[in-house]
Amino acid sequence: MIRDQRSQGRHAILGEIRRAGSVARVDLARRTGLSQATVTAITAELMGAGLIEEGTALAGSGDARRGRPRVGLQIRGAAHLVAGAKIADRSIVAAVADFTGRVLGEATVPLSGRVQGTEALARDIAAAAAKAAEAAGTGLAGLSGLGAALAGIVDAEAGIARWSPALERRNAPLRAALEAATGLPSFIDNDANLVAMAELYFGEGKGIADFLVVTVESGVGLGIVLGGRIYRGIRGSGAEFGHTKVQIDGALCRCGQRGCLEAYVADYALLREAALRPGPHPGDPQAGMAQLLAQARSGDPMAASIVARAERIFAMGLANLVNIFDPQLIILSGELAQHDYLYDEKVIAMVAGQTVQAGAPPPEIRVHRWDDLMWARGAAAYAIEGLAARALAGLGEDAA
Amino acid sequence: MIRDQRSQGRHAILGEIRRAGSVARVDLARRTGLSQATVTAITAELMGAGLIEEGTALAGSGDARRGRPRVGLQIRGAAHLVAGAKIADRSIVAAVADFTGRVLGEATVPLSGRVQGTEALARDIAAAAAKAAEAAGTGLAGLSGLGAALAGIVDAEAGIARWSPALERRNAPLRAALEAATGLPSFIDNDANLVAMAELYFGEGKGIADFLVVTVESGVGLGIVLGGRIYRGIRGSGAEFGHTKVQIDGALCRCGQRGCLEAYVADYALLREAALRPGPHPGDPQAGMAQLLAQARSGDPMAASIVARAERIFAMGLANLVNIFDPQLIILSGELAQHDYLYDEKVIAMVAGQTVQAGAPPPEIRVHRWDDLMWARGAAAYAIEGLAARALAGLGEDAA
DNA sequence: AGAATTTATTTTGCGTGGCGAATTTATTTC
DNA sequence: GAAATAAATTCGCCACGCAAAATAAATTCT
Repeated sequence: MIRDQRSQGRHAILGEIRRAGSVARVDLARRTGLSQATVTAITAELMGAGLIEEGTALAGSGDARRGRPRVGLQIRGAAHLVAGAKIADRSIVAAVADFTGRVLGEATVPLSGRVQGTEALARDIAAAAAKAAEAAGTGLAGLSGLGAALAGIVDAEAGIARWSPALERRNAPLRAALEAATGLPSFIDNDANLVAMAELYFGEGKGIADFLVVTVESGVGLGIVLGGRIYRGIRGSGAEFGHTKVQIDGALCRCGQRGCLEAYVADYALLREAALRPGPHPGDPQAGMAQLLAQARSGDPMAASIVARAERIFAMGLANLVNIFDPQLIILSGELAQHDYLYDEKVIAMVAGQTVQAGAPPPEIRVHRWDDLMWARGAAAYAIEGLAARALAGLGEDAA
Repeated sequence: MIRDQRSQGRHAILGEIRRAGSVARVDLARRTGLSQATVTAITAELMGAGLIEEGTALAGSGDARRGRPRVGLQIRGAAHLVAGAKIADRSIVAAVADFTGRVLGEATVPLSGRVQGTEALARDIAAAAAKAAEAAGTGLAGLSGLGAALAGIVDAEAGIARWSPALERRNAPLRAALEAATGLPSFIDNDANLVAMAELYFGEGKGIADFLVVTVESGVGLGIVLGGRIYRGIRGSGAEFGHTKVQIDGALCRCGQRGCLEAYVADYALLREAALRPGPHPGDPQAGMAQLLAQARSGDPMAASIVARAERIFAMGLANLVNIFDPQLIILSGELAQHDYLYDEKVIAMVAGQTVQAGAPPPEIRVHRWDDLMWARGAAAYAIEGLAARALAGLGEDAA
C-alpha cells in the first residue's frame, strides 16, 4: 500500500528530469525537497541503470556564473526505443521513439480488417511497429516496448480491451496478444487518455498538475489529468465527453442515443445537415467538410448556420467542463484541419461567457495543433512510462 | 515535497481506523501493508497522543476464535470536540461533534444580516457554535476546532472566502476572523465540498475512493472525491454543477446566464413556471413546492409537465457526470423533502438510458436522505480532519 | 599566474524508522 | 494444567535520508 521512500524519490527525480529536459542536481534537490546527498545517490543509481546521463554544463541561474558550474542531467534517449501505435478506422499509424520521446521513424499500414479478432489485430499492430522500427533503422528486436492506443473501453491496468470498434469480441486480452506477437512488453489504453499522456509528457501539459485535453476527430474525446496522473475512471472507459448530452431529445448520435455533443460537432453531424442541399461530394467526408467550411466563410447562410451551431454547442460543452473541473488549463489538441473552426478564438470567448466567474479569470484554453502522429506518440509515451516504472522497480529488487 | 515515511504511516493508520470504526492491529498491518512491528509503534504513538484508544476485543475472523483475541482500536471520541457550522440563507445551523463524528449538540441561530461584513459573520458563527456547545453540555472553550461551510467560492487552503452570497466583500479572510472570534483553530470550505466530506467520513462514501455527491437545495451542488480526497479544482470554487449548461439559450438562471441546470431543477425554477397559474402561495416557496408536487401527483397536467421536465433535465445532468467521470458511485444527498421527486427510481433509470454502456453496468446511484444537520456535520468533519492533521504533524515535531 | 572566492557535487557519519524474527501475552482446546 | 493458537511486542539489523564536511570546478581578484 505504502511505497517505500527510495522508490518515491526515484520517481520524483526521473519525472522532474523528464519535465525539465535538463536539470542540475542542485535544482532537483530544491524542486523535490530531497537533500543534495540523496539526489546524488539516486541519480547515481539511475545513471547506473542507464536511464539518465549527464549532459552539457548549464548556465548558472541569474547573472552569477561563478563557482562550479551545474551539470545538466537528462533522460538518456538511447536507453530504450519504444513503438507507439494508434489503431484508426482503416489503418494503423505507428511511430518509434527514443526514451525522450523523439520520433525516429514512422509508418502507416492498412488494417487487414476493420473489425477483427484479437490475434489478427495484434499481428497488424506488430507489422506496423516493425515497419516503423525499420524506418528508424532497426527492427522489432531493437525495441524495448510497445504502446497501443485504441478507441473504445480499455482496462489499461489489466491490458484488456473491454470493447473496441476494431475488435470482434468483448474483453479481448489484447496486451497478451501483443506481447505474444512482438515479444515486447506491451501496454494498451484508450486513445483519448494517450493523447492526454502525450501532452503531459511532451506537450503543453508538461509540468501542469490538473488539465484537460479535448480532441475532435470523428468523435470528441476527453483526457483528464489530475495531480499529474491520467484519471481513468472506475472502468477505464475514458471520459465519454463526446456522449455527454447537450440537448434533451436532441440529434441522433452514432451511439444510438440522442443529444450527444458528438452528434452536433463531429463531421458526420455537420455533413448530414448539409445534405439537405445538393453537393458534389456525397461520399467523401474530407472534401465535403472542406466545401462546407468554404461556403460558410464565403457567406452562404445555410452553411454558416450549420457551422455556427456546432461552434456554439462545442463552446457550451467546454464551458461545462470548466464549471465542473475548474482546471488550470484546457488543451484543444487535434490534427484535422477541418475542425479548425472549433478551435477559434470566437469559440473560446463563448466559453468564458458561460462559465461561473468569480473575479478570477477563466482557465486558459490553449490550442495545440498536432500532426497525425500525436496518437502514436502518446502511445509511445505510455510505453515509456511503463518501461520506466519497470526499470525503477527492478532497481529496488536488485538492492535486495 | 515528499512526505516522510512515518507521517504517511500515521495518516494511513488513522484513516483506516476511522473508516473501519474498530480494527485490530493485525488487520491494520494487512490493510496498510506495514509490518506488525511498525503498526505497534505507530498505534502506541497515536494512543499516547490521545487520538485513538483500545476498545473491546474483537471476534476473530472466520470460525477460528482460538489464540490471543484481537483488540479493536478506535478513534477516541473524547479526544476533541469540534463544531461545524453551515451558513444558510437566513440562519446558521451548527453542530458539536466528538472526534468520531457523533453529534452531541446542535443549534440554529438567525443571521444578523443576509449579507454582512467578515467580522459580523464570524461573530454570528461563533454564537451559533457557542449555542451548540452549550447544548452539548460545554462551551466554546470546551471545543478544539471549528469548521464552517458556506456557499460561494472558497480558497480552503488559504482560509479566504473569495466570494460568497453571505459576505459583503470579496476575498474575505473568514478563517482568520473566525479564529479571532472564537479562539479556536478554524477551517472553512465550500458547502458542496463539505457534504462530500461528510459522506466520505461518515456516510455512504466511507472507504470508497472515487465518488460524486450531488445535492439539491435551492442550488445544485457537486462534491467530487477522487482517490479518497476532495477534488477542489484550481481555484477551489467547488464544482459548479448547478451552472453547467443543459440547454443553449435556455431558461434564465440566478447567475445571470442562460440554460443552467439549476434554472430547471431548483425550486425557484419550478415555481416560476407554476406562477403561470394562480396559486394560493405566492410568497412561500416551501408551501408552493408542496402544492405543486401534490398537484402533479394527483394528475394535474400542467403541474405534472413542470415536474417531469425537471426530472428529465436532472437525469441528463447526472448522465453527463457519469459519462465524464465514470465514478464508482454517485450519492444523491439531500435534506429537503420537496426535492424527493428528483431522487426517484424513475430518474435513476433515465440516467442509465443516457450513459455510454459497455457491457459493464452503470455506476450505482445511491440516495442518501439526511437531516438538516448534514452540512454542519460535514463542516465538523473538516475540522476533525484539520485537527487530526495538526496533531499528527505535532507528533512528528515532538520527536525531533 | 596563483590565491581567494564561489558554487556544485560527493563523502561521511549519524539517526530515524521499517522490517523479519524471536519473544511475550492472552485465549481456547485438550 | 499443558498444549495449541494467534495477537501484540521487543529486539537487532539495515536501508536510507539528512546535515555537515570535504572535494571539485569554475570565476575573480591581486
